[in-house]
Formats: sequence, C-alpha cells, structure tokens
Amino acid sequence: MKESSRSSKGSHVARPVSTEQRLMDVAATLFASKGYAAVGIREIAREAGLTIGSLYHYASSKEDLFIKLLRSSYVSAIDRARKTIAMAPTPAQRLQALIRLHIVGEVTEANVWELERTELEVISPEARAALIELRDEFEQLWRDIIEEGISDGSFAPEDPAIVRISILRMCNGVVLWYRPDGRLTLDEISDIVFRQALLLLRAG
Amino acid sequence: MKESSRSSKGSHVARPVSTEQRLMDVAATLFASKGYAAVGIREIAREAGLTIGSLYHYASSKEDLFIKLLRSSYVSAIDRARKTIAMAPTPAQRLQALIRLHIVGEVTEANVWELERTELEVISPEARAALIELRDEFEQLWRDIIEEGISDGSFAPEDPAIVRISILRMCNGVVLWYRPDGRLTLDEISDIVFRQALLLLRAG
DNA sequence: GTCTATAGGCTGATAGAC
DNA sequence: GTCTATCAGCCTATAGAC
Repeated sequence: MKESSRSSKGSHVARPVSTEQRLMDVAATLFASKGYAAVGIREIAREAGLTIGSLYHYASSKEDLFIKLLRSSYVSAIDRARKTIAMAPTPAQRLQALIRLHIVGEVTEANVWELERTELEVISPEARAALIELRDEFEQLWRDIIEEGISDGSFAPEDPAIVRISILRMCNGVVLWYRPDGRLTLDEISDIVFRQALLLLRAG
Repeated sequence: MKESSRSSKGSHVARPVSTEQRLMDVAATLFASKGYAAVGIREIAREAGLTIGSLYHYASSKEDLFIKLLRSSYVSAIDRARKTIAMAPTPAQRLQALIRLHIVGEVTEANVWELERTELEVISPEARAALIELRDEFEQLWRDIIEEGISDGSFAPEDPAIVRISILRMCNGVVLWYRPDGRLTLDEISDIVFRQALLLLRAG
C-alpha cells in the first residue's frame, strides 16, 4: 500500500520492502487469519524469513509485535480514509468512496478490524486504550459522514448508531466470503454495499 | 435452553444441570469470548468445576469438545428456528421472529456463530464438513424466507445473497456491543434490525 | 465418574557469538 | 542485524488409583 515512489534508486525491479515492513505484513496476515493466540512467533519468523532471535530485534514481545502492527494498520487506514473523504463533495459520495476503500483495503491487505472483537483484550490496558482511541478515530469518520448527511437532509436513518455499526459490519464481512474468481468483482460488491448503506440511511 | 420439565423429582429448587451440560456451556462461553486457541483445557475444567482428568471423560480431546459443542449449538439453533418459523404466516413475520430469536439467543447464550469465521479451520476435515452442513442448513432457513418473500412480491432485494449475509452479520454483531444497561433493550434492538432488514429486502 | 501425577512437546523469551 | 542454543513454563493428553 505504501507507494514510496521517491525511492532514490530508480530501480525497475519490484520495489524492495524493508525487513520490518515484511515482518509486519506477515504478522498481520497470520493474526488476521488465525487469531492472535493461534499464531506462534516461530511461524511468524519463518514466514518473514527470519529466525526467532532476529524477530526479537524488531519487537520486544509477541504482544508488542501485535500492538505495533495494529497501530500502523489503524493509522494508515485513518490517513487514507481522510484523504479519500476530502476528495468527495457530498456525504453520500464520501460514504461511497469510504466503503470502497475499506472493502478493497481489507481484501487486499489483512483484515485487522475483525481482530478487535476479542483479541484486543489480550493486550495491556494502556496499549489497548491507545488502540481503541485510534479505532474510535476511524469510526468517527463514518459517524461524521452520517451526521453531515442528516444535517443536509440527504440521510434520515431510524437509529444512526446502529446503522453505522451495520454498515461497517457489511464492509468487514466481505473479506470472509469474497473470492477473486467469484460472481462479483470487488468494485461491484462495493457498489452493492454502498446502495444497501443508502437504503439504511434513507429510511426516515 | 433445555427445559426438561419432565424431571421426575418435581423439585422446587433451581433445575439441576448435568455436569456435561455445564461443561458444554462453560466451553461455549470461553471459546466464544476468547477464541479456540486462547482457551486452555485447564481453564475450561476449572470453570466447570472439574479437573483435567475428569474433563477427558466427557470429550476425547479439546477439538472433540469444540466439535461437540458447536454441533449441539447448531442443532438446537436450527430446531428452535424451525419451530419459530412455523408459527409465523408471512415471510416478513417469519423474518422478524427469526431475527429476534437469533439476537436474543446469541446474547443470552454464547455467540458461536462468529467462531466459524476462522476457528472452523482448526478441526479435522470430516468434522468440519458436518458442521458446515449444519451451518448451511441454518442459513438455508434465512434463504428460504427471502426466496418466499421474493416469490410473493413482498421482497425485492438487489442481491439476495449479499442481503442475507448482511442481515446475518447485523444480528451477529449485536452481542459485541449490547449492554444490559444500555440505551436499548434487546427487543428494541431486534425491532430496529428487523426494520433495517426490511429496508434491504424491499429495495426493488 | 472423579481424582492425582506425569509424560512429551511446544511456547514465548533470552544470552551471547558473529 | 542475524544467527544458534537454550531455558523455564505451559500445553494437551494419558495412566492408573479410588
């Protein structure tokens, strides 16, 4: 997802990725697919092409690795979401762009959002509070769009909070059943989810 | 959930529960809240008031315990759903009853449905196939209601499959944020989710 | 049907050479 | 920054007494 086109080498080969980035990507994929407790540090190290000893150069513990990866995932998701929102003029268009960004992001990267369900509870209270703050910051972006739509009259949901949760769950669920060779493309799915979101928001 | 009012004792004290039932309940709660890998058999045994040795009298392995509990949860959910559906005359009423049953069931018992997300992958292929069959049987009940609604003209969703998945995810998500002392009762939440489901189904 | 005791392996984490 | 070697503790599961 990181473009880094300002790399000085100007190389024509596949852009090299830092060991740390590779480690985080591997950890994200494994944690997202199997859950925190089910993934061992040996497996993470092996998949990242490292030994256990080397892994501990990048993170001081398994929990620290998990926290680092969640934080960077949340931060980059928030960052991209803000930029996407800034380019759309109306609440509905902002919502459409955000839904597509979220669905595509989850399928092409790792779905870290479903992890918060129970896995956040394994980490220490202070670190958890910081992560929950980031998660709330992300959700606030959706909340704002809905509020703006209500203000300008384009949305009129029965219960804005439940609708917001429902829309996010519809997005988060796609990665569980989407298959690249399936009936629908990610763009088509994103459009359907967006129209479903509109149905919920325009209930009034 | 099991009534067993035909117990011969006619006792006026709280209905006694078999050790096996208690074990299954404890295991369901723990697995649902922390995930399969994060729960140890020591913890399950302790919570159920047993030692490890005794636990293995009821299940031959941790995986076997997990399979038994998922199977019994699925079977009883399907059974209750069928009975609930049979009492409602129209597709919309069947849907309303099923949504309420599902939401209330998940909150008052353990939410085993979210487990299938990734946890089903840890169990052996044969057992998994049987469980997936049960899960599909449950989902087929929802599919049937939607199809019947489409046939009689009361529903006209853009994409029946995605709407079905979305409705189920809206139901399954409630247990993640519902609090007994919160703004809404379970009945109120169920009604809102039902009306949201109708919005998705009557898109036409 | 419940217990105690223990086997055998895997886990997260550390020490220290290079 | 990466490695090898290793530790102490926890895990699932079993054996066998009662």
